Amino acid sequence: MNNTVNTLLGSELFNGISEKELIRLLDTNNYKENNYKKGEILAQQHEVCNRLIILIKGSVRAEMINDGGKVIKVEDIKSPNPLAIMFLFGKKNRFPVEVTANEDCETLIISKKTLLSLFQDNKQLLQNFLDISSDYATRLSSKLTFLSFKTIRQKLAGYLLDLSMGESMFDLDRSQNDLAEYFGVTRPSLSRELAKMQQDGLIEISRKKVTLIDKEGLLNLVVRV
Amino acid sequence: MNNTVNTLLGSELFNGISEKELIRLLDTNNYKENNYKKGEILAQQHEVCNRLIILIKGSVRAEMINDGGKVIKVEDIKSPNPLAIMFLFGKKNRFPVEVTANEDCETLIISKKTLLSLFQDNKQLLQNFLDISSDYATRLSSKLTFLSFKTIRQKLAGYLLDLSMGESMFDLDRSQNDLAEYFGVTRPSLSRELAKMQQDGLIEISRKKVTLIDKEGLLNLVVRV
DNA sequence: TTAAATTTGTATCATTTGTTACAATTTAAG
DNA sequence: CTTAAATTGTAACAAATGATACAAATTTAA
Repeated sequence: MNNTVNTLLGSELFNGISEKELIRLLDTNNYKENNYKKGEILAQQHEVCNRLIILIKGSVRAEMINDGGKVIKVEDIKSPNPLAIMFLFGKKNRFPVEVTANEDCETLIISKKTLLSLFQDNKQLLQNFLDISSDYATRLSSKLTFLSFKTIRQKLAGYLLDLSMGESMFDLDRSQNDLAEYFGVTRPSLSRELAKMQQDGLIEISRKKVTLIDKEGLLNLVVRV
Repeated sequence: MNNTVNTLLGSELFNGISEKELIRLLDTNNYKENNYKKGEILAQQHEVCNRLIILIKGSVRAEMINDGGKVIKVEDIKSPNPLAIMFLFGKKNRFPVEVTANEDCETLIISKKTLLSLFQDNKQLLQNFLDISSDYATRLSSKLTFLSFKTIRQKLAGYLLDLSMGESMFDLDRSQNDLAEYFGVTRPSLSRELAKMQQDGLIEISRKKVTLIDKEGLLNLVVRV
Protein backbone atom coordinates (compact mmCIF):
# COMPACT_ATOMS: atom_id res chain seq x y z
CA MET A 1 0.00 0.00 0.00
CA ASN A 2 2.79 2.39 0.88
CA ASN A 3 4.42 1.38 -2.36
CA THR A 4 1.17 2.10 -4.17
CA VAL A 5 0.98 5.58 -2.71
CA ASN A 6 4.53 6.36 -3.74
CA THR A 7 3.95 5.11 -7.26
CA LEU A 8 0.79 7.17 -7.56
CA LEU A 9 2.50 10.29 -6.24
CA GLY A 10 4.98 9.99 -9.08
CA SER A 11 2.28 9.57 -11.73
CA GLU A 12 0.84 12.31 -13.87
CA LEU A 13 -2.68 11.81 -12.61
CA PHE A 14 -1.77 12.55 -9.01
CA ASN A 15 0.86 15.13 -9.79
CA GLY A 16 0.79 18.09 -7.41
CA ILE A 17 -1.26 16.26 -4.83
CA SER A 18 0.31 15.88 -1.39
CA GLU A 19 0.85 12.51 0.22
CA LYS A 20 -1.56 13.38 3.01
CA GLU A 21 -4.25 14.45 0.58
CA LEU A 22 -3.77 11.33 -1.57
CA ILE A 23 -4.11 9.09 1.47
CA ARG A 24 -7.19 11.02 2.50
CA LEU A 25 -8.71 10.63 -0.98
CA LEU A 26 -8.00 6.93 -1.06
CA ASP A 27 -9.20 6.35 2.49
CA THR A 28 -12.44 8.23 2.29
CA ASN A 29 -13.45 6.64 -0.96
CA ASN A 30 -13.90 3.19 -2.39
CA TYR A 31 -11.18 1.64 -4.43
CA LYS A 32 -9.79 -1.82 -5.01
CA GLU A 33 -6.31 -3.16 -5.45
CA ASN A 34 -6.24 -6.06 -7.88
CA ASN A 35 -3.30 -8.21 -8.86
CA TYR A 36 -3.12 -10.15 -12.10
CA LYS A 37 -0.81 -12.99 -13.09
CA LYS A 38 0.86 -13.01 -16.47
CA GLY A 39 -1.71 -13.92 -19.11
CA GLU A 40 -4.75 -12.99 -17.04
CA ILE A 41 -7.37 -10.73 -18.59
CA LEU A 42 -7.97 -7.34 -16.97
CA ALA A 43 -10.85 -6.36 -19.22
CA GLN A 44 -12.90 -8.10 -21.88
CA GLN A 45 -13.54 -6.49 -25.21
CA HIS A 46 -17.02 -4.85 -25.38
CA GLU A 47 -17.31 -4.95 -21.58
CA VAL A 48 -18.78 -1.76 -20.12
CA CYS A 49 -15.97 0.52 -18.99
CA ASN A 50 -17.23 1.81 -15.65
CA ARG A 51 -13.98 1.99 -13.75
CA LEU A 52 -10.57 3.55 -14.04
CA ILE A 53 -7.79 0.98 -13.98
CA ILE A 54 -4.43 2.38 -12.95
CA LEU A 55 -1.46 0.18 -13.66
CA ILE A 56 0.84 0.35 -10.62
CA LYS A 57 3.30 -2.33 -11.65
CA GLY A 58 3.88 -4.41 -14.75
CA SER A 59 2.64 -3.98 -18.29
CA VAL A 60 -0.40 -5.01 -20.31
CA ARG A 61 -1.34 -5.31 -23.93
CA ALA A 62 -4.55 -4.18 -25.59
CA GLU A 63 -5.80 -6.29 -28.49
CA MET A 64 -8.78 -5.94 -30.75
CA ILE A 65 -10.22 -9.35 -31.47
CA ASN A 66 -12.72 -9.78 -34.28
CA ASP A 67 -15.41 -12.37 -34.97
CA GLY A 68 -12.92 -14.73 -36.55
CA GLY A 69 -10.83 -14.67 -33.36
CA LYS A 70 -7.99 -12.84 -35.02
CA VAL A 71 -6.01 -10.00 -33.51
CA ILE A 72 -6.38 -6.68 -35.27
CA LYS A 73 -4.40 -4.19 -33.28
CA VAL A 74 -1.97 -4.29 -30.43
CA GLU A 75 -0.95 -1.60 -28.02
CA ASP A 76 1.35 -1.91 -25.02
CA ILE A 77 0.80 0.05 -21.83
CA LYS A 78 3.33 0.25 -19.00
CA SER A 79 3.02 1.32 -15.39
CA PRO A 80 2.41 3.79 -13.86
CA ASN A 81 -0.39 4.77 -16.18
CA PRO A 82 -4.17 4.71 -16.26
CA LEU A 83 -5.76 2.43 -18.84
CA ALA A 84 -8.54 3.37 -21.21
CA ILE A 85 -8.86 6.89 -19.89
CA MET A 86 -10.58 7.62 -23.18
CA PHE A 87 -13.35 5.11 -22.83
CA LEU A 88 -14.50 5.81 -19.32
CA PHE A 89 -16.77 8.59 -20.53
CA GLY A 90 -18.63 9.24 -23.74
CA LYS A 91 -21.55 7.53 -25.39
CA LYS A 92 -19.75 4.34 -26.26
CA ASN A 93 -18.11 3.64 -22.92
CA ARG A 94 -17.08 0.08 -23.60
CA PHE A 95 -13.59 -1.34 -23.85
CA PRO A 96 -12.76 -1.50 -27.56
CA VAL A 97 -10.03 -4.00 -26.78
CA GLU A 98 -9.21 -7.00 -24.65
CA VAL A 99 -6.60 -6.13 -22.03
CA THR A 100 -4.18 -8.88 -21.01
CA ALA A 101 -1.31 -8.87 -18.52
CA ASN A 102 2.08 -9.18 -20.21
CA GLU A 103 3.64 -9.96 -16.85
CA ASP A 104 2.48 -10.02 -13.23
CA CYS A 105 0.64 -6.76 -12.61
CA GLU A 106 -0.67 -4.67 -9.75
CA THR A 107 -3.57 -2.32 -10.34
CA LEU A 108 -5.67 0.20 -8.52
CA ILE A 109 -9.30 0.25 -9.57
CA ILE A 110 -11.56 3.24 -9.00
CA SER A 111 -15.19 3.17 -10.06
CA LYS A 112 -16.43 5.87 -12.40
CA LYS A 113 -18.83 7.11 -9.76
CA THR A 114 -16.09 7.37 -7.17
CA LEU A 115 -13.85 9.11 -9.65
CA LEU A 116 -16.47 11.78 -10.31
CA SER A 117 -16.73 12.33 -6.56
CA LEU A 118 -12.96 12.60 -6.30
CA PHE A 119 -13.05 15.22 -9.06
CA GLN A 120 -15.49 17.29 -7.05
CA ASP A 121 -13.44 16.76 -3.95
CA ASN A 122 -10.09 17.72 -5.44
CA LYS A 123 -9.67 20.36 -8.12
CA GLN A 124 -6.08 19.39 -8.83
CA LEU A 125 -7.06 15.80 -9.61
CA LEU A 126 -9.78 16.99 -11.96
CA GLN A 127 -7.40 19.32 -13.72
CA ASN A 128 -4.78 16.56 -14.04
CA PHE A 129 -7.35 14.26 -15.57
CA LEU A 130 -8.47 16.92 -18.01
CA ASP A 131 -4.85 17.68 -18.86
CA ILE A 132 -4.07 14.03 -19.54
CA SER A 133 -7.16 13.61 -21.69
CA SER A 134 -6.40 16.77 -23.56
CA ASP A 135 -2.77 15.84 -24.17
CA TYR A 136 -3.84 12.45 -25.41
CA ALA A 137 -6.30 13.97 -27.84
CA THR A 138 -3.73 16.53 -28.94
CA ARG A 139 -1.31 13.73 -29.78
CA LEU A 140 -3.99 11.94 -31.78
CA SER A 141 -4.90 15.14 -33.55
CA SER A 142 -1.32 15.93 -34.40
CA LYS A 143 -0.77 12.44 -35.75
CA LEU A 144 -3.87 12.84 -37.88
CA THR A 145 -2.43 16.02 -39.36
CA PHE A 146 0.59 14.16 -40.66
CA LEU A 147 -1.36 11.16 -41.81
CA SER A 148 -3.75 13.33 -43.76
CA PHE A 149 -0.91 14.51 -45.95
CA LYS A 150 -0.97 12.33 -49.03
CA THR A 151 2.67 11.87 -49.97
CA ILE A 152 5.58 10.81 -47.80
CA ARG A 153 7.34 14.02 -48.75
CA GLN A 154 4.46 16.08 -47.39
CA LYS A 155 4.34 14.07 -44.21
CA LEU A 156 8.05 14.55 -43.72
CA ALA A 157 7.88 18.26 -44.45
CA GLY A 158 5.11 18.69 -41.88
CA TYR A 159 6.88 16.54 -39.34
CA LEU A 160 10.28 18.19 -39.73
CA LEU A 161 8.91 21.73 -39.64
CA ASP A 162 7.00 20.85 -36.50
CA LEU A 163 9.99 19.21 -34.87
CA SER A 164 12.37 22.00 -35.79
CA MET A 165 10.65 24.54 -33.51
CA GLY A 166 12.02 27.29 -35.71
CA GLU A 167 15.61 26.02 -35.60
CA SER A 168 17.48 25.03 -38.75
CA MET A 169 19.50 22.19 -37.28
CA PHE A 170 18.17 19.53 -34.99
CA ASP A 171 18.08 15.79 -34.34
CA LEU A 172 15.38 13.36 -35.39
CA ASP A 173 13.51 12.15 -32.33
CA ARG A 174 12.80 8.69 -33.72
CA SER A 175 14.57 6.05 -35.75
CA GLN A 176 13.57 5.78 -39.40
CA ASN A 177 11.89 2.53 -38.50
CA ASP A 178 9.69 4.17 -35.88
CA LEU A 179 8.99 7.16 -38.08
CA ALA A 180 7.97 4.92 -40.97
CA GLU A 181 5.60 3.05 -38.68
CA TYR A 182 4.23 6.33 -37.32
CA PHE A 183 3.51 7.47 -40.86
CA GLY A 184 2.18 4.10 -41.93
CA VAL A 185 4.73 3.67 -44.71
CA THR A 186 7.63 1.30 -45.24
CA ARG A 187 11.10 2.07 -44.01
CA PRO A 188 12.86 1.91 -47.40
CA SER A 189 10.28 4.29 -48.88
CA LEU A 190 10.90 6.75 -46.08
CA SER A 191 14.65 6.47 -46.44
CA ARG A 192 14.41 6.98 -50.19
CA GLU A 193 12.25 10.05 -49.78
CA LEU A 194 14.71 11.56 -47.32
CA ALA A 195 17.47 11.01 -49.86
CA LYS A 196 15.37 12.59 -52.61
CA MET A 197 14.57 15.60 -50.48
CA GLN A 198 18.29 16.03 -49.93
CA GLN A 199 18.94 15.76 -53.67
CA ASP A 200 16.27 18.37 -54.31
CA GLY A 201 17.98 20.74 -51.91
CA LEU A 202 15.19 20.83 -49.34
CA ILE A 203 17.12 19.36 -46.44
CA GLU A 204 20.44 17.87 -45.50
CA ILE A 205 20.44 14.71 -43.47
CA SER A 206 23.03 12.38 -42.08
CA ARG A 207 21.81 9.72 -39.70
CA LYS A 208 19.78 11.64 -37.14
CA LYS A 209 21.19 15.10 -37.86
CA VAL A 210 18.80 17.18 -39.94
CA THR A 211 19.35 20.62 -41.46
CA LEU A 212 16.51 22.47 -43.12
CA ILE A 213 17.89 24.12 -46.25
CA ASP A 214 14.85 25.36 -48.15
CA LYS A 215 12.23 26.23 -45.53
CA GLU A 216 10.06 28.02 -48.06
CA GLY A 217 9.97 24.91 -50.21
CA LEU A 218 9.09 22.74 -47.23
CA LEU A 219 6.31 25.14 -46.25
CA ASN A 220 4.85 25.03 -49.72
CA LEU A 221 4.55 21.27 -49.43
CA VAL A 222 2.20 21.49 -46.48
CA VAL A 223 0.02 24.30 -47.78
CA ARG A 224 -3.51 23.44 -48.77
CA VAL A 225 -4.65 25.53 -51.71
CA MET B 1 -30.20 36.35 -23.00
CA ASN B 2 -33.37 34.25 -22.94
CA ASN B 3 -32.46 33.13 -26.40
CA THR B 4 -28.99 32.24 -25.18
CA VAL B 5 -30.39 30.12 -22.37
CA ASN B 6 -32.66 28.24 -24.74
CA THR B 7 -29.83 27.58 -27.16
CA LEU B 8 -27.60 26.34 -24.38
CA LEU B 9 -30.31 24.07 -22.99
CA GLY B 10 -30.47 22.37 -26.38
CA SER B 11 -26.70 21.91 -26.58
CA GLU B 12 -24.80 18.81 -25.60
CA LEU B 13 -22.74 20.57 -22.95
CA PHE B 14 -25.78 21.63 -20.92
CA ASN B 15 -27.84 18.56 -21.66
CA GLY B 16 -29.80 17.33 -18.64
CA ILE B 17 -29.42 20.58 -16.78
CA SER B 18 -32.65 22.35 -15.83
CA GLU B 19 -33.40 25.90 -16.92
CA LYS B 20 -33.38 27.08 -13.33
CA GLU B 21 -30.03 25.46 -12.63
CA LEU B 22 -28.52 26.87 -15.82
CA ILE B 23 -29.68 30.37 -14.95
CA ARG B 24 -28.25 29.90 -11.47
CA LEU B 25 -24.92 28.72 -12.87
CA LEU B 26 -24.72 31.64 -15.28
CA ASP B 27 -25.85 34.16 -12.71
CA THR B 28 -23.58 33.16 -9.91
CA ASN B 29 -20.52 33.02 -12.08
CA ASN B 30 -18.63 35.22 -14.45
CA TYR B 31 -19.16 34.92 -18.13
CA LYS B 32 -19.24 37.22 -21.12
CA GLU B 33 -21.42 37.43 -24.17
CA ASN B 34 -19.45 38.57 -27.20
CA ASN B 35 -20.74 39.27 -30.67
CA TYR B 36 -18.54 39.19 -33.75
CA LYS B 37 -19.20 40.58 -37.23
CA LYS B 38 -18.42 38.53 -40.29
CA GLY B 39 -14.67 38.45 -40.82
CA GLU B 40 -13.75 39.34 -37.23
CA ILE B 41 -11.21 37.18 -35.44
CA LEU B 42 -12.37 35.29 -32.34
CA ALA B 43 -8.96 33.90 -31.46
CA GLN B 44 -5.43 34.39 -32.72
CA GLN B 45 -3.21 31.46 -33.54
CA HIS B 46 -0.74 30.69 -30.68
CA GLU B 47 -2.79 32.79 -28.26
CA VAL B 48 -3.17 31.14 -24.83
CA CYS B 49 -6.45 29.28 -24.66
CA ASN B 50 -7.74 30.17 -21.21
CA ARG B 51 -11.46 30.36 -21.90
CA LEU B 52 -14.20 28.24 -23.34
CA ILE B 53 -15.90 29.86 -26.30
CA ILE B 54 -19.38 28.57 -26.98
CA LEU B 55 -20.83 29.44 -30.34
CA ILE B 56 -24.49 30.42 -29.80
CA LYS B 57 -25.26 31.63 -33.29
CA GLY B 58 -23.44 31.67 -36.60
CA SER B 59 -20.41 29.73 -37.79
CA VAL B 60 -16.65 30.14 -37.72
CA ARG B 61 -13.67 28.71 -39.51
CA ALA B 62 -10.39 27.57 -38.00
CA GLU B 63 -7.27 28.09 -40.10
CA MET B 64 -3.65 27.25 -39.49
CA ILE B 65 -1.46 30.00 -40.81
CA ASN B 66 2.26 29.42 -41.22
CA ASP B 67 5.22 31.76 -41.35
CA GLY B 68 4.69 32.40 -45.04
CA GLY B 69 1.16 33.59 -44.34
CA LYS B 70 -0.39 30.65 -46.11
CA VAL B 71 -3.37 28.68 -44.93
CA ILE B 72 -2.66 25.08 -44.07
CA LYS B 73 -5.84 23.61 -42.74
CA VAL B 74 -9.43 24.66 -42.53
CA GLU B 75 -12.19 23.45 -40.30
CA ASP B 76 -15.72 24.79 -40.02
CA ILE B 77 -17.62 24.92 -36.73
CA LYS B 78 -21.32 25.70 -36.45
CA SER B 79 -23.47 26.73 -33.51
CA PRO B 80 -24.38 25.57 -30.94
CA ASN B 81 -21.00 24.12 -30.15
CA PRO B 82 -18.03 24.87 -27.95
CA LEU B 83 -14.79 25.75 -29.73
CA ALA B 84 -11.38 24.31 -29.01
CA ILE B 85 -12.60 22.10 -26.20
CA MET B 86 -9.41 20.14 -26.79
CA PHE B 87 -7.01 22.98 -26.18
CA LEU B 88 -8.41 24.41 -23.01
CA PHE B 89 -6.46 21.92 -20.92
CA GLY B 90 -3.20 20.08 -21.40
CA LYS B 91 0.40 21.23 -21.54
CA LYS B 92 0.13 23.09 -24.81
CA ASN B 93 -3.01 25.06 -24.16
CA ARG B 94 -2.73 27.48 -27.02
CA PHE B 95 -5.00 27.88 -30.01
CA PRO B 96 -3.35 25.94 -32.85
CA VAL B 97 -5.46 27.90 -35.32
CA GLU B 98 -6.82 31.32 -36.07
CA VAL B 99 -10.59 31.42 -35.60
CA THR B 100 -12.55 33.77 -37.86
CA ALA B 101 -16.29 34.47 -38.08
CA ASN B 102 -17.83 33.18 -41.31
CA GLU B 103 -20.92 35.25 -40.61
CA ASP B 104 -22.22 37.39 -37.76
CA CYS B 105 -21.78 35.36 -34.57
CA GLU B 106 -22.90 35.35 -30.97
CA THR B 107 -20.74 33.65 -28.36
CA LEU B 108 -20.70 32.91 -24.68
CA ILE B 109 -17.27 33.04 -23.10
CA ILE B 110 -16.43 31.29 -19.85
CA SER B 111 -12.96 31.51 -18.34
CA LYS B 112 -11.10 28.30 -17.60
CA LYS B 113 -11.10 29.12 -13.92
CA THR B 114 -14.83 29.70 -13.86
CA LEU B 115 -15.39 26.52 -15.82
CA LEU B 116 -13.48 24.47 -13.26
CA SER B 117 -15.65 25.99 -10.53
CA LEU B 118 -18.76 25.16 -12.51
CA PHE B 119 -17.54 21.59 -12.78
CA GLN B 120 -17.26 21.36 -9.03
CA ASP B 121 -20.63 22.98 -8.64
CA ASN B 122 -22.50 20.77 -11.07
CA LYS B 123 -21.70 17.10 -11.60
CA GLN B 124 -23.85 16.85 -14.71
CA LEU B 125 -21.94 19.63 -16.43
CA LEU B 126 -18.64 17.95 -15.61
CA GLN B 127 -19.86 14.64 -16.91
CA ASN B 128 -21.16 16.27 -20.12
CA PHE B 129 -17.81 17.91 -20.68
CA LEU B 130 -15.98 14.65 -20.11
CA ASP B 131 -18.41 12.87 -22.43
CA ILE B 132 -17.91 15.41 -25.20
CA SER B 133 -14.12 15.25 -24.85
CA SER B 134 -14.20 11.49 -24.82
CA ASP B 135 -16.44 11.27 -27.87
CA TYR B 136 -14.20 13.66 -29.72
CA ALA B 137 -11.12 11.60 -28.90
CA THR B 138 -12.94 8.41 -29.83
CA ARG B 139 -13.75 9.83 -33.24
CA LEU B 140 -10.12 10.83 -33.74
CA SER B 141 -8.97 7.41 -32.63
CA SER B 142 -11.37 5.63 -34.92
CA LYS B 143 -10.28 7.75 -37.86
CA LEU B 144 -6.67 6.93 -37.05
CA THR B 145 -7.51 3.23 -37.19
CA PHE B 146 -8.65 3.54 -40.78
CA LEU B 147 -5.86 5.83 -41.81
CA SER B 148 -3.25 3.48 -40.40
CA PHE B 149 -4.31 0.81 -42.85
CA LYS B 150 -1.95 1.05 -45.78
CA THR B 151 -4.08 0.23 -48.79
CA ILE B 152 -7.43 1.69 -49.81
CA ARG B 153 -8.83 -1.84 -49.82
CA GLN B 154 -7.86 -2.30 -46.18
CA LYS B 155 -9.32 1.05 -45.23
CA LEU B 156 -12.56 0.17 -46.96
CA ALA B 157 -12.71 -3.28 -45.39
CA GLY B 158 -12.25 -1.78 -41.94
CA TYR B 159 -14.73 0.98 -42.59
CA LEU B 160 -17.42 -1.28 -44.06
CA LEU B 161 -17.13 -3.92 -41.35
CA ASP B 162 -17.40 -1.20 -38.75
CA LEU B 163 -20.37 0.43 -40.44
CA SER B 164 -22.19 -2.85 -41.02
CA MET B 165 -22.77 -3.48 -37.30
CA GLY B 166 -23.03 -7.18 -38.05
CA GLU B 167 -25.58 -6.76 -40.84
CA SER B 168 -24.89 -7.90 -44.39
CA MET B 169 -26.79 -5.18 -46.20
CA PHE B 170 -26.65 -1.51 -45.36
CA ASP B 171 -26.24 1.95 -46.83
CA LEU B 172 -23.05 3.98 -47.04
CA ASP B 173 -23.25 6.93 -44.68
CA ARG B 174 -21.18 9.25 -46.86
CA SER B 175 -20.76 10.07 -50.52
CA GLN B 176 -17.71 8.63 -52.24
CA ASN B 177 -16.35 12.14 -52.33
CA ASP B 178 -16.59 12.53 -48.57
CA LEU B 179 -15.27 9.06 -47.92
CA ALA B 180 -12.30 9.66 -50.18
CA GLU B 181 -11.52 12.86 -48.33
CA TYR B 182 -11.94 11.09 -44.98
CA PHE B 183 -9.43 8.46 -46.09
CA GLY B 184 -7.12 10.99 -47.65
CA VAL B 185 -7.26 9.42 -51.11
CA THR B 186 -8.66 10.56 -54.43
CA ARG B 187 -12.23 9.86 -55.38
CA PRO B 188 -11.48 7.92 -58.58
CA SER B 189 -9.07 5.68 -56.68
CA LEU B 190 -11.74 4.94 -54.11
CA SER B 191 -14.33 4.25 -56.77
CA ARG B 192 -11.94 1.97 -58.61
CA GLU B 193 -11.15 0.02 -55.48
CA LEU B 194 -14.85 -0.46 -54.74
CA ALA B 195 -15.30 -1.85 -58.25
CA LYS B 196 -12.32 -4.17 -57.81
CA MET B 197 -13.61 -5.46 -54.49
CA GLN B 198 -16.88 -6.25 -56.22
CA GLN B 199 -15.04 -8.07 -59.03
CA ASP B 200 -13.13 -10.06 -56.43
CA GLY B 201 -16.39 -11.15 -54.81
CA LEU B 202 -15.82 -9.35 -51.51
CA ILE B 203 -18.78 -7.02 -51.69
CA GLU B 204 -21.62 -5.95 -53.93
CA ILE B 205 -22.23 -2.27 -54.32
CA SER B 206 -24.63 -0.13 -56.26
CA ARG B 207 -24.60 3.55 -55.42
CA LYS B 208 -24.99 3.66 -51.67
CA LYS B 209 -26.33 0.12 -51.20
CA VAL B 210 -23.64 -2.21 -49.93
CA THR B 211 -23.80 -5.97 -49.42
CA LEU B 212 -20.97 -7.81 -47.74
CA ILE B 213 -20.43 -11.06 -49.64
CA ASP B 214 -17.18 -12.48 -48.27
CA LYS B 215 -16.96 -11.36 -44.65
CA GLU B 216 -14.10 -13.73 -43.91
CA GLY B 217 -12.11 -12.22 -46.75
CA LEU B 218 -12.82 -8.70 -45.53
CA LEU B 219 -11.78 -9.64 -42.01
CA ASN B 220 -8.51 -11.06 -43.26
CA LEU B 221 -7.72 -7.70 -44.82
CA VAL B 222 -7.77 -5.92 -41.48
CA VAL B 223 -5.87 -8.50 -39.48
CA ARG B 224 -2.38 -7.60 -38.36
CA VAL B 225 -0.16 -10.64 -38.36
C1' DT C 1 -41.25 18.83 -65.74
C1' DT C 2 -36.93 20.50 -67.07
C1' DA C 3 -32.44 22.17 -66.53
C1' DA C 4 -28.54 22.47 -63.62
C1' DA C 5 -25.69 20.57 -60.24
C1' DT C 6 -23.88 16.69 -57.99
C1' DT C 7 -22.48 12.09 -57.72
C1' DT C 8 -20.74 8.05 -59.68
C1' DG C 9 -18.33 4.94 -63.15
C1' DT C 10 -14.45 4.35 -65.85
C1' DA C 11 -10.22 4.85 -68.72
C1' DT C 12 -5.26 6.23 -69.56
C1' DC C 13 -0.92 7.40 -68.19
C1' DA C 14 2.43 9.27 -64.74
C1' DT C 15 4.01 9.05 -60.18
C1' DT C 16 4.54 7.21 -55.79
C1' DT C 17 5.11 3.56 -52.81
C1' DG C 18 5.74 -1.31 -51.62
C1' DT C 19 8.54 -5.50 -51.70
C1' DT C 20 12.58 -7.75 -51.42
C1' DA C 21 17.25 -8.10 -51.01
C1' DC C 22 21.82 -6.93 -49.64
C1' DA C 23 25.69 -4.03 -48.05
C1' DA C 24 27.51 -0.41 -45.06
C1' DT C 25 27.47 1.78 -40.80
C1' DT C 26 26.56 2.42 -36.07
C1' DT C 27 25.28 0.83 -31.47
C1' DA C 28 24.93 -2.49 -27.76
C1' DA C 29 26.44 -6.54 -25.33
C1' DG C 30 29.70 -9.75 -23.79
C1' DC D 1 38.13 -5.08 -27.89
C1' DT D 2 35.14 -8.13 -30.48
C1' DT D 3 31.00 -9.84 -32.04
C1' DA D 4 26.19 -9.56 -32.58
C1' DA D 5 22.29 -6.76 -33.25
C1' DA D 6 20.12 -2.80 -34.92
C1' DT D 7 19.97 0.99 -38.02
C1' DT D 8 20.62 3.09 -42.32
C1' DG D 9 21.57 3.47 -47.46
C1' DT D 10 20.33 1.72 -51.96
C1' DA D 11 18.76 -0.80 -55.95
C1' DA D 12 15.38 -3.22 -59.17
C1' DC D 13 11.00 -4.40 -60.14
C1' DA D 14 5.97 -4.86 -59.00
C1' DA D 15 1.86 -2.84 -57.37
C1' DA D 16 -0.99 0.85 -55.86
C1' DT D 17 -2.50 5.35 -56.27
C1' DG D 18 -2.79 10.00 -58.27
C1' DA D 19 -4.10 13.18 -61.95
C1' DT D 20 -6.97 14.17 -65.49
C1' DA D 21 -10.71 13.74 -68.38
C1' DC D 22 -15.25 12.61 -69.80
C1' DA D 23 -19.75 10.25 -69.87
C1' DA D 24 -23.65 8.31 -67.40
C1' DA D 25 -26.72 8.39 -63.67
C1' DT D 26 -28.96 10.64 -60.01
C1' DT D 27 -30.51 14.40 -57.22
C1' DT D 28 -31.83 19.14 -56.54
C1' DA D 29 -33.76 23.40 -57.66
C1' DA D 30 -36.41 26.36 -60.42
